[in-house]
This record gives sequence, C-alpha cells and structure tokens, in this order.
Amino acid sequence: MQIQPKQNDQTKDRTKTSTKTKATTSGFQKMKKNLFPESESVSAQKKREIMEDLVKGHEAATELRLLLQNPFGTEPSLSSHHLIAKVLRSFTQALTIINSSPLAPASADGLAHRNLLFSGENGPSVPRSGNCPTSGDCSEKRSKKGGRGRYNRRKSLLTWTELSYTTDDNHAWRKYGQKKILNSEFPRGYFRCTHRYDKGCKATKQVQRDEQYPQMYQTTYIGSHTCNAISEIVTNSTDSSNWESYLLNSDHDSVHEPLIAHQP
DNA sequence: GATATTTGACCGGA
DNA sequence: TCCGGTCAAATATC
Repeated sequence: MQIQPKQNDQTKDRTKTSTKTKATTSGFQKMKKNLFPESESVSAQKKREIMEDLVKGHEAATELRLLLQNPFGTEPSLSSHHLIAKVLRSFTQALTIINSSPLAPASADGLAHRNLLFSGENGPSVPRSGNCPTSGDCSEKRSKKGGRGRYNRRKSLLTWTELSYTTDDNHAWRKYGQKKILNSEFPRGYFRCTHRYDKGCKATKQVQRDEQYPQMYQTTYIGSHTCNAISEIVTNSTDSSNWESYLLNSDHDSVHEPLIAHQP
C-alpha cells in the first residue's frame, strides 16, 4: 500500500519548479482572453482573426510596459493613453469576434468570453468510480500489473483554456507527463499543482503549443487551486508587473475566479 | 542525496 | 479498438 508516491513535493517550489515549469516570466502572463474550449468549433479564419487581435494587443501592452518601466527612456511612438486604448481595442475586437461566432456556446448572460473560458461542468466533480481523493489514496486500488493501475480520470471538473506567450501563471506546477497528440504537431504537457500532496490541491493543467502560432501556448486548466497559491495571484494582480491581467479583468468578473477554491 | 523531468506502460472513455 | 490522461520507474539536475 504505497501511498503517495512522492511526498516530497512540499519542498519543491524552490527548485526546479520555479526554474523550469515556471521559467518564462513575462508581464504578459494573464492575457486572459479566451479561447476555444477543448472541442474547438471555431473556424480557422475566425481563430486567425482573434489571434491577430490578441497579438496586436500584446504588442501594445508590451510597449506600454516598457513605457511604464522606463518613462524617461526612448521616446515612445504612442502615449500611454493611446497604448491603453490600443490594448483595449484589440481585446475588445477579439471578444467581439468570439461573441459573434458560433463558437460562443449559448451564453445566457452575454458574457460569452467567460463562457468560453469555462468549458467545465457545474462545479466539483464526482469521480465516477473508485474515487480517490487528492492524496493519492487510490494507489491502494491499483492493480499490481506493471506497478501501475487504476486511476480516476477527472472529467467534469471545471476547465478553461488560455492562450499565452508564456506558460507561467504564478503557480507552482510539476510536470507529470507529456503526450504526442494525434493530428497535432506539438506534444501536450501535463502538469499538476506542486501542492497536490501537501495541500491536496487538485489543479492540473495541460500545455500545448498552438499550431497556428507556435510561439503561443494553449493552456487548459482543469480544476481550481485549493492551495494558498491563490493568494500570490491576488497579490500579483495588483502588482504593476501584472497590470495587464488586472486591466483585462477589471471590467468583468475576474477570470481568476475559477482559481479560487470552489471545491469542497 | 533530494527533487524534478522524461518516458513508456497502463487505464478509462468514446 | 483507439486515443488521451495518469502513473511511476528511470534518469537528469542541483
């Protein structure tokens, strides 16, 4: 009854997790625009348009950040106000396209962009069989065959997808797998929260390069963080280095919301 | 030596 | 039966 394969996770944040899975730090980390639910139904054309808008927005945001970091440096091509307007315009356009496309799943409240973000079901999932709460108790039920065995595929957890230039999201993740996906040029990486065992955080994410825009990563988050890492996010969201996120989220319900522990 | 990542095997759902 | 998600031994890194 080997429970919890590696309990040492609790000490990990400081080492590799921060250097590898969190290696790419950028102010553009929460470009929460949303995307395409796993089962993508949007046409390639629309997707391209959305991407173009988002890329424009990112460029403007980057320029604005440089301006804010070095206000007296080289003369910017646009004022901060213009840059802000440009960012907002780009994202608004992207949202408009999303909202107008069939891709937006019946959004009763008009917040199509949020609906796109969350393709998950309503709340916590109930494992279909065998139930194995967080801490890996399920290993008991594991068959001996090859040392591996039964596990619970989580299916109805809250999920949402982001597209970003970075995979960094202020959370400590540990990679537990990578898989070549059929008809996909790039492999998909599987990550779980570093605090899975010490804090029982069930959050996982899947990261895959976008096929059309390989410089961007499509990240699917599954489940909410129940570890206190959320506090970092909240803190950071008011930090100037993450102002983009703050800006983007300020007029809607926060897209961070799902990160807050909903799970019992 | 401790911890993270890689990688092939196993399992479950469609 | 196939494909994608997860596990865990092996390997890499610090």
